Amino acid sequence: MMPNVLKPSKVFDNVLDSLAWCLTNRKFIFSKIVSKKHYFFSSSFLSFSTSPLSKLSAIQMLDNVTKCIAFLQSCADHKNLNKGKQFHSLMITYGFSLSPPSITSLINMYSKCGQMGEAILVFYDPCHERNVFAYNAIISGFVANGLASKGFQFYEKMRLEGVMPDKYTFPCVVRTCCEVKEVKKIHGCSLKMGLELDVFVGSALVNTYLKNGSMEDAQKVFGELPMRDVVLWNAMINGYAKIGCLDEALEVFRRMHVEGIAPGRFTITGILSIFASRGDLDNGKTVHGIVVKMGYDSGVAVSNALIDMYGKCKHIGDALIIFEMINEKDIFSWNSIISVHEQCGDHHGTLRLFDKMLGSGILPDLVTITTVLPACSHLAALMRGREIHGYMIINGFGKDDENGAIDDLHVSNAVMDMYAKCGSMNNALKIFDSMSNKDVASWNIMIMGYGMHGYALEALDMFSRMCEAEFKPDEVTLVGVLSACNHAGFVSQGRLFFAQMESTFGVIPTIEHYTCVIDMLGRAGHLEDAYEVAQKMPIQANPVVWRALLGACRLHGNAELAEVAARQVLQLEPEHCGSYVLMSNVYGVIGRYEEVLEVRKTMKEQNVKKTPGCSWIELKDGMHVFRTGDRTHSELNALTNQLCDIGFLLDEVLNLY
DNA sequence: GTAGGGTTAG
Repeated sequence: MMPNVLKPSKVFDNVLDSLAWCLTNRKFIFSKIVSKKHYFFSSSFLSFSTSPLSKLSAIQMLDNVTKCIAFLQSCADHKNLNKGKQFHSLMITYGFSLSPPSITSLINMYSKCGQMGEAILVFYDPCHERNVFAYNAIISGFVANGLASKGFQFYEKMRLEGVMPDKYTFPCVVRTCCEVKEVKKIHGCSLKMGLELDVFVGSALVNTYLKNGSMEDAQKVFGELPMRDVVLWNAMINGYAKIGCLDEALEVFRRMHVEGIAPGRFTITGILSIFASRGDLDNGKTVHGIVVKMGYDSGVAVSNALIDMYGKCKHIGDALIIFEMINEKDIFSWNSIISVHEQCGDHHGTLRLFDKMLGSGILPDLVTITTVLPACSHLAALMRGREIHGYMIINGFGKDDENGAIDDLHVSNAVMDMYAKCGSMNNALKIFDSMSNKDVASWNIMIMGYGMHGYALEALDMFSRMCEAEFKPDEVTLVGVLSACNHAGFVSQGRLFFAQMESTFGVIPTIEHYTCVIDMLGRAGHLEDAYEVAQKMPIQANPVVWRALLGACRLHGNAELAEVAARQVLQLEPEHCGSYVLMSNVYGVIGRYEEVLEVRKTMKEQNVKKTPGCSWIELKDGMHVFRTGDRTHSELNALTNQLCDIGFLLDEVLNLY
């Protein structure tokens, strides 16, 4: 029988696409068509799925409800809305749209294609009664399309209409719960109906209990289930992993292994995410070995999880190899490899890959945007950032009102941060003011941004507005406030904030706060005070603190204290060039040139190389980078001439005074 | 005819 179907008719010979489709869906063809002996149907079905609809093929297709259902299932599986819609209208024309199974399949097809509006229209069609199948299909559609509360509404409606839920209903309804007590209510209903021991209901319960933080309830359900399949084990493992109970997750994995259940692809991705968040390369590699052995390396989701694991373990090269090997890269693949670059600090790489992604025809989503924007922030690449913001506006990213204001908090924060870090505080403020919801991070971004660009008054004003709005400042807020005071030279105010940190704001100072204060005091010339803070602080001073003090000593020409600080830095971080440079500059400022040479000599002996200073500017044609002593820029002469002109101009202006 | 578990960002 089978060879006939695989090599049957003209359809396969003439339409290559049909053949490809047939091969990838062999299982479907065998189970749904061969077993039902619809040989004739198989060929007309394939021609229908690839060519425009003809009246003849429609009549051939529509002589049987089973065929209609099979076709709609296929449209649902392939998310082929056009064919599904065409077929729906044919079903209406030829009177095949009213049988209950057809209704269920139509709702299912529209749900799977993300068209809940159409699904509801079918559901509410007055010509038929709404049975449990139709309810299950519409509830599952809402849940799958991220409209959980709507799904729950339909469950309530179902109960009101007296339609009894069944074992298909509960797994979907459970997923709409956002609190343990809601889960318990549904769990109770399933108990009453004697469905609590169903493994589908059980795994949904385990998943939702864990998601809402009730490990006891999840364990109880898991323990009582008479039959445990791989999906249930995965629900336990991934549920624990998601809430950060990594040890528990691994323990369940171990038990699964002991009980002889083989891990599936879903198990593997979950386990990989655990080793990724731990940065555990050894175990991650072991899992990679298992992946290859089991032949799971052909699956895109497993590859994506491997990319993430290698990336989080800082093995960017291995992540790239896996990425390149994926034949059909999906949005997860791109987002993963982009985030790997961003996490490793390769911001140029992040933007390069983003361009490549756009070129490959995959459209970015909110995750892509929130990964790429920080790269623009780090590089102060305002134009790229604006482009991305523009792209978001045009494509309606994260917005949900007619004014186009972004409604996703994290995304608005990311856009705002990009503008703030790139120095465009006006635009950052526009976003900030347009936000209907703000969190501490939103305020922090504005405070930091103002402080960073020297607008200390605006930063402090933001801070007081934040307190008035009853947001509780956190560590980041106070770093922002202190650094604003630092850059503006508001020493007494800075001291006051620092003194009040614990008592008024409930924030225990970290090394960053101490560094800020020491830097602030030092810059203002209060060198002894700065040194005192560094000595008395309860945390051990790090090289950053000592370098701040060293910098202050250079500024104010205090060689004695500079030597103390330098000794500390050199002890903690002998290979860092900055301290040597600072020290030699200190000697330079106070005219002790022999010591300058001495420090330079030590640097040479210790083989310490100075990292060249680097600055860059982004223009229409791309990024222009300049390093100290670098003469490679293509328009160097023009630039030098321009600089000379500016120099002359300045001299003339100065001469006027 | 309709169900449960996964990978990316902050």
